[in-house]
Amino acid sequence: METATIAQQETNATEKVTSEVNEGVSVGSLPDGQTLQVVVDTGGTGSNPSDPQKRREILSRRPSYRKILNELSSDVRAVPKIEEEEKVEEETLATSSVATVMSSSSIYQTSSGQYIAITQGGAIQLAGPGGEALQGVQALTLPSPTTPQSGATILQYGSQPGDPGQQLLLTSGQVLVQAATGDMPAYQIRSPSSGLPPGVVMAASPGTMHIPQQNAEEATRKREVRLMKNREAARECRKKKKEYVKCLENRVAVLENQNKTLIEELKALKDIYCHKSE
DNA sequence: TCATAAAGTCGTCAACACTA
DNA sequence: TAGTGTTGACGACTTTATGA
Repeated sequence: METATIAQQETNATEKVTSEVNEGVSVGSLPDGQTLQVVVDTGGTGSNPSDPQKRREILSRRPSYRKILNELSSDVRAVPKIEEEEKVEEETLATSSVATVMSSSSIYQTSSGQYIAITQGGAIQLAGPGGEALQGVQALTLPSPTTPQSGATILQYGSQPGDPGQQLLLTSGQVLVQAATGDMPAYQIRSPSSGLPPGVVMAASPGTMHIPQQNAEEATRKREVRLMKNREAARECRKKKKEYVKCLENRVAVLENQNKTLIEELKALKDIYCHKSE
């Protein structure tokens, strides 16, 4: 298949390595001793075990892309390690959103790990679990006399940059609570007098629900958190996989160049040797 | 311009790896 | 050992390419 894309080639290669590992031809090894296996498609159907146990045995898991890429990057300076990249990102965040949080007077954490910071000036800032500011959310503080209460804040949010979206008016002391996660996140406005300890915001107030309902909601909430985390993890994993493939392609290019140079060098040396012996 | 196939993207599930 | 992270697999959906 000549028109196959890189992604497909990679997927096919992965499938071949995992499903036909027993027939694999070892052609090289990675720095930590892992064997790199390349299987040539001979057109055969290959073994496709229906037994899940057997299949699982064959599907021996590779080390994570992070590990492999870091191994590969250890001798290629041009390619930054993933951890280093993350560190850079963290540092970038530290100079932006986190600095605001540190100077804020109230910090609340939602059940999904997101942070809501209300600054001294009454501005609200939403940040994800990693400290990243939530996309499309911006806060405006209205200290003018038109504001019903001093320190009231308009929270403006939209799904797209530039999207006017909707606005919420928060009076002083009120907090925004994420009540649902997923594709359609929902937020509730609560007052601190609802019995919640400062700095911690729970999704539901105790004693307001029957126990089974509470358990069901707790289970639902846990599931939503899990799904949200997994969604994010899948995104991250795919990103790493792309980087990994890109890194391998770079490596191939470098090695091909080296190979070419060495062949030319050998040829030149042979010429010199032949001339001398004549 | 439309229909179709191929490729790409995303969310979810499940299984394994890792860690406290 | 429970909780959490990672990643292959799968299906649904979207985007792109191509031929009629």
